[in-house]
Amino acid sequence: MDENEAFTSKRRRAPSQKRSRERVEAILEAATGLIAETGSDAMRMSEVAERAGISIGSLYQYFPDKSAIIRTLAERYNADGRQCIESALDEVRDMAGLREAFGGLIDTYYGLFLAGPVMRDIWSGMQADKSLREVELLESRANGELLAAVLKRLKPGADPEMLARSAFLIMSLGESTMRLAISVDPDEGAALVETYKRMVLRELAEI
Amino acid sequence: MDENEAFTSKRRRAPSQKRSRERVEAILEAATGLIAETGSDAMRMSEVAERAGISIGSLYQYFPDKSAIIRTLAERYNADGRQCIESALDEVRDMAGLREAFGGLIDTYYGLFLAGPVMRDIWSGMQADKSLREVELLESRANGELLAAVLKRLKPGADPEMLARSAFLIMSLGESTMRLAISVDPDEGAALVETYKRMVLRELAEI
DNA sequence: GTTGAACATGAGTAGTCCTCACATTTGCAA
DNA sequence: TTGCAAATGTGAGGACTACTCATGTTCAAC
Repeated sequence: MDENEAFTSKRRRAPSQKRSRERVEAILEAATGLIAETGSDAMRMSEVAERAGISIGSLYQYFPDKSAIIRTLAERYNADGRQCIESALDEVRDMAGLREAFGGLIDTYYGLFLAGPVMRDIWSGMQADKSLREVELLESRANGELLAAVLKRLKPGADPEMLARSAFLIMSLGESTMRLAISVDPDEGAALVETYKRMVLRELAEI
Repeated sequence: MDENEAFTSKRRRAPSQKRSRERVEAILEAATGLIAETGSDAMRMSEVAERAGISIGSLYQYFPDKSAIIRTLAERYNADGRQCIESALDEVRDMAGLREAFGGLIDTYYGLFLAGPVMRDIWSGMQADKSLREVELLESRANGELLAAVLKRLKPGADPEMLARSAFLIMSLGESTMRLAISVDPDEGAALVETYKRMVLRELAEI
């Protein structure tokens, strides 16, 4: 989850700190704009460099390859999402609270999804890249663990392994649902998210 | 759903029928082999042509681009899957029958998924290509309609639109679950599919 | 002021999908 | 059978893009 992970392996690291941080930000900002405008697939490394005001060569000093830029952005968005899940879940005290919190959580999360063209683009295309798929998998696991922790507290009798699996699947399918929802028209998308929510709430009740 | 759709728009069509059918088959077979060996991403058009025993130029007479080959393969696999769903569902007479049929269906479908390295590869990378995503969406819709038809028969009182949406989501999330399942270790994958099955059966019961 | 290491540069490399001008084959009328 | 136009096959090369590397520049420390 270290954001500098992107260049720990291959690239020169920790240069004259401040300037390099600025440059990394400039790169990410440029990439964000380009992805919002044209999609990550059509984003060209030369354009990123130009918009960030640096040369291609420098660009490759800060990120080892194109997918590292996208991965860094994905990880930032994921961190936002995780925080939103965490804060929604951590004051849950009973099943009724969980139902309410989860319902609100889905809406908030879906809102994040809808709001960010960059997030939408990255998540739609995510399966293309193995390293991005791994990021997504880890994210679902982390989110699943947050949910599982609450469930264990609320259902001390249940098989913990089963709870963990359900929680993981629920979180992972939540993201699948949102990806599906943004690829159909908005009304249907919203209805699908509601359907997912209903399904999960039923599962949570009877788990 | 016309398999020749791939070249109705751009390419010369309906040549001296027999030979061209053989060539199309040779191309698809070559592509299948290469995808199984190296993955669709690493599959090179030059390799496909070579293995099919034709030149690159000819290859492009039969398929307008690389993604058309993959799409054609995906459509074939989808047709298999749909048939399997159709035959599992069409003799369902009551809810108990549906539960049984659906349970078996998921296992069969997951078996198809596990068995074919080509299918696995194509489905993992599917999100990369917009046209493939559309194929997948249409497929989920078709499968959803098969399920919705049964549900309408069994639950004449329920809101048909809601049934349709649930059915669509169930089918779509089924594919998501299987994609997830094949990207973790086999034991966990199987357990996740079971969890999905349990969730859906509960939903079907109380819908 | 000198030096040398960190950093920046962008023309060039490698590797891909796909095209197109030309060669070959095929169907068929004379 | 033969001639010939249309259908089909060919593969070197075009166009494009992620990424590299030899060369130039900056700058901190002495």
